[in-house]
Amino acid sequence: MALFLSTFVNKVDKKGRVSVPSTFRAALTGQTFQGIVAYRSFTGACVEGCGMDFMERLSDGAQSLDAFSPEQENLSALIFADARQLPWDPEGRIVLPEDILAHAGINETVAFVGKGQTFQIWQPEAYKLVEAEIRARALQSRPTLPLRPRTPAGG
Amino acid sequence: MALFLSTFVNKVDKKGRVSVPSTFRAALTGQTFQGIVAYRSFTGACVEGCGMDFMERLSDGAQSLDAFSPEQENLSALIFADARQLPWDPEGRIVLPEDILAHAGINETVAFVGKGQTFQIWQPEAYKLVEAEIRARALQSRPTLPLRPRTPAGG
DNA sequence: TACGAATCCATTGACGCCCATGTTTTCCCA
DNA sequence: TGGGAAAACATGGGCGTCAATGGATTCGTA
Repeated sequence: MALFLSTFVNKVDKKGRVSVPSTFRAALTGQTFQGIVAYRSFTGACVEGCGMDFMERLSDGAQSLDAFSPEQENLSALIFADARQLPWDPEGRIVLPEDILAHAGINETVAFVGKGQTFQIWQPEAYKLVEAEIRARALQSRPTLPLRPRTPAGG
Repeated sequence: MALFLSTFVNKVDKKGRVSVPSTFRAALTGQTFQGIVAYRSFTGACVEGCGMDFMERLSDGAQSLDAFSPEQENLSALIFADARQLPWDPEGRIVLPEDILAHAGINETVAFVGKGQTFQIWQPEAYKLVEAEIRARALQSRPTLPLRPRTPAGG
């Protein structure tokens, strides 16, 4: 299972190319489509990114049954409509389309933000602000994370 | 199951490398990723550390949305975004990134503090103070640890 | 032939790997 | 039980490789 961790800030060159972090690429090795899938976020000024396998799971509905309520199912339809396959070149770079750049307000640098099984693409400064806000709120409410006990079979 | 015990203080060399205690490394043998995962603590001037399996469990938990409140979701997202994969070299050393060093106020030496299934990374003097405080408070309140009976199958 | 797109090549700086050293602990055997 | 050998671990430094980046060249197509 692909796992996207950490945050990387990379440059956009004159031709609009950006290096996808090598660890992200490594997480997607072995997939049929050598690249990422990207669609504009509904909730914020950022871009959602994932591998093709994640899209297929959305399509299957296997994972999405409990993850998506009926109205959220409509959203998944929107996701498919907006999603783009962005193959990377031999050096591991992708080209972000115009409307995606605009939606996230990206100029010269891009932040790849790991979200576990998916990731997000931000304008670095914009992400800093959002992160600080979440961090501050987490400090107040002190939520705890439920950890599922490890399955005995997992050994 | 990885189990981190005891406290070790090691040096940081000119290149920023620190030896991970050999017992900690031994606790992580057999994992897919040969190294540790580290992220800045929300609540204190220290760094949380764990193995990749722990992250995967977190990812599994985050997958079932009903198990997570919005705040928990934010929190886990923040962890994934802040988490760094720190592979160790053939000698068992890792390199701590700049912002992590800054967050914990680490200069020349590092304290690895076992926390059971996870561990923490401290500036040694800072940990001494915190430990003394916790110890003093424990003496007052006399807390007890709930012990779950060992499952026979778990062997 | 002209334009956009994709591939190839070249640079640089960080990172990972290798070897060397010292110190402590463990082990073996007298 | 004590001394010496050997292994394990923490530490220091040199060097090669790879990832990120920039630019040039080729390819495809209209």
